Amino acid sequence: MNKTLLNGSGPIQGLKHHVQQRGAEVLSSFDKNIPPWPTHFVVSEQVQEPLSIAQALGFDSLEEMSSFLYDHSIVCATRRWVHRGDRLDKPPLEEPTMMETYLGIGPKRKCKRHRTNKNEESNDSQSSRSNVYKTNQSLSEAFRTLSKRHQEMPLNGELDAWKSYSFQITAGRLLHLGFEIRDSPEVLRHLASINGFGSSTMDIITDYLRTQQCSRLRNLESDPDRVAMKNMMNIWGVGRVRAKELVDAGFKRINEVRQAVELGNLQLERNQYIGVLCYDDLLEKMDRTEVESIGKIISNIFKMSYPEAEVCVMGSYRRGKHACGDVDILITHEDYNHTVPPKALGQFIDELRQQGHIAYHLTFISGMKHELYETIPDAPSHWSPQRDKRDKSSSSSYMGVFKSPCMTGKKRRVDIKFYPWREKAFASLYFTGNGYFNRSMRLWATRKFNYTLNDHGVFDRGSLVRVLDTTSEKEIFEFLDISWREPKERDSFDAVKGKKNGESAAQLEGFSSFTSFRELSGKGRNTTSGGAPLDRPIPASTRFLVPHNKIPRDDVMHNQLYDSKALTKN
DNA sequence: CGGCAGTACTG
DNA sequence: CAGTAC
DNA sequence: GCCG
Repeated sequence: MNKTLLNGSGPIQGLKHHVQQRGAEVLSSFDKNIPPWPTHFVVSEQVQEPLSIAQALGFDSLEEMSSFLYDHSIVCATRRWVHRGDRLDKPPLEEPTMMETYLGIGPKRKCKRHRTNKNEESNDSQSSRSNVYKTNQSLSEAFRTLSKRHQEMPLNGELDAWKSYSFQITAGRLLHLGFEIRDSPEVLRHLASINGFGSSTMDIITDYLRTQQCSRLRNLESDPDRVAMKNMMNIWGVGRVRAKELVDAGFKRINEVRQAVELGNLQLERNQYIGVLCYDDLLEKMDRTEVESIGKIISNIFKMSYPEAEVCVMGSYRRGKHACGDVDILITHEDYNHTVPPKALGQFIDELRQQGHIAYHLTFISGMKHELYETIPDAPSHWSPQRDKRDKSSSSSYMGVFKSPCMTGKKRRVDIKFYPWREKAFASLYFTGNGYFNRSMRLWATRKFNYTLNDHGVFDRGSLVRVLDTTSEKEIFEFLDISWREPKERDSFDAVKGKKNGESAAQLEGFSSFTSFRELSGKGRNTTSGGAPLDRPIPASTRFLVPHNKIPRDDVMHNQLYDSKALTKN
């Protein structure tokens, strides 16, 4: 029998009747982690924003929903189609609706795990072999959700953060197992012998195999305190500690916070107040086209002062996500090779603000005018004057809240950074993410070579010498002996794989940092990798070959060490 | 038991 | 410094 | 959470 989920709150009784008369079952709720799943989704033609469907169903992105629908052969149909069709046992035939085209979830169109399996995957042992073990997939989903829940609703200090971290890695490993998990002693015994599957993880897995659901997940999500934590942490600028305080003080929902703030019973910091003002908007994700619009605005305006600048959208947009939580902009300029004009970004931000694009600033950077930073409409008065601090900071990194050019009134998070040209590959690597990919790559660099990788470069941990000079991301991968990953593939901890034997950073966890340091500090990278020899020429000017944070502030900021043109002011 | 990435900004 | 964010 |  077919199962249909009627999604939405409109007048659905007639439709429900219609569906039932044709012998289908109507589901009242849907949980992507818990079967049974429907065979059809029915959505209203009214829906303008496909993303809202995905979000209503508990997906993080259109892409996630899309692949879920594909994986489970679920048809997404409109009411009109359902009314027209005599039966529900087959998908819409022709003229895919706006919804289906837009979402890419029509009956055809299957983007095989959205990977570009072109060439170059030949040396990649497993990751492209997207196995189709459904059990493993469901389990992986469960662990991913588990991970997310521990991160967004922690109750036990940092413990939850590390559980989240661990579950995330487990989710990735489950997908790449070479066998399907079954509830049999042999399989379970084998699984438990694999690195990374400890006793807790095994408990969760067996629980899931027997009950088809994850009780830990249920417990997390039904814990009122955790739910309250989640609501509080959704305020930008409120983290684990502040959220706990708020929850302990009795706050459970954003409106209670709003009310208390208005009554003067609750004092928040400036940025947290902005977080409250924009609470709902900042939880929403944007369509790619909107990210592009914002990127264009920023690019155009910046290039009025610096026509030669490169302005790129990074972050989840660059990774190809269909829904992006913020806009991440990286600016570089070939004329500014190892420093950038300190005030350039700040002045540009002022320009943006004066043109009415920026609603609020979340950081103050050099070059910005103070009054513009101050302006928060309707702000309680307690954070007014004490400005005038870092008029220096060569900080080239700005965070703010942008007014959506697409939907009037909506606010969007925007990050803009201006990096020296010679650091552009490292910066773009970092700002493209995702977070787990970055951590994995950095862990790898440390464990394997005793290097520090950050957004400014790669450095030897002992000497703090810059050991790689390049403006190409590919060369960073090569230098570290890591298989190249397109941005859209940089989606997990274990997307980082050694070039030679495909070992992962997670596997290197076996190296205690102590051991690896002893091993490596003497002999350099030849010891473990057989990769490029250490004796690559180290550029002469050691002055600039130390990590950014070790450079005396003076060097960076006061000396006007611009590479060529001196500050051609705007 | 400590480590799990590495950094910048705020107050 | 702790807290938050990327 | 897991690992050494």
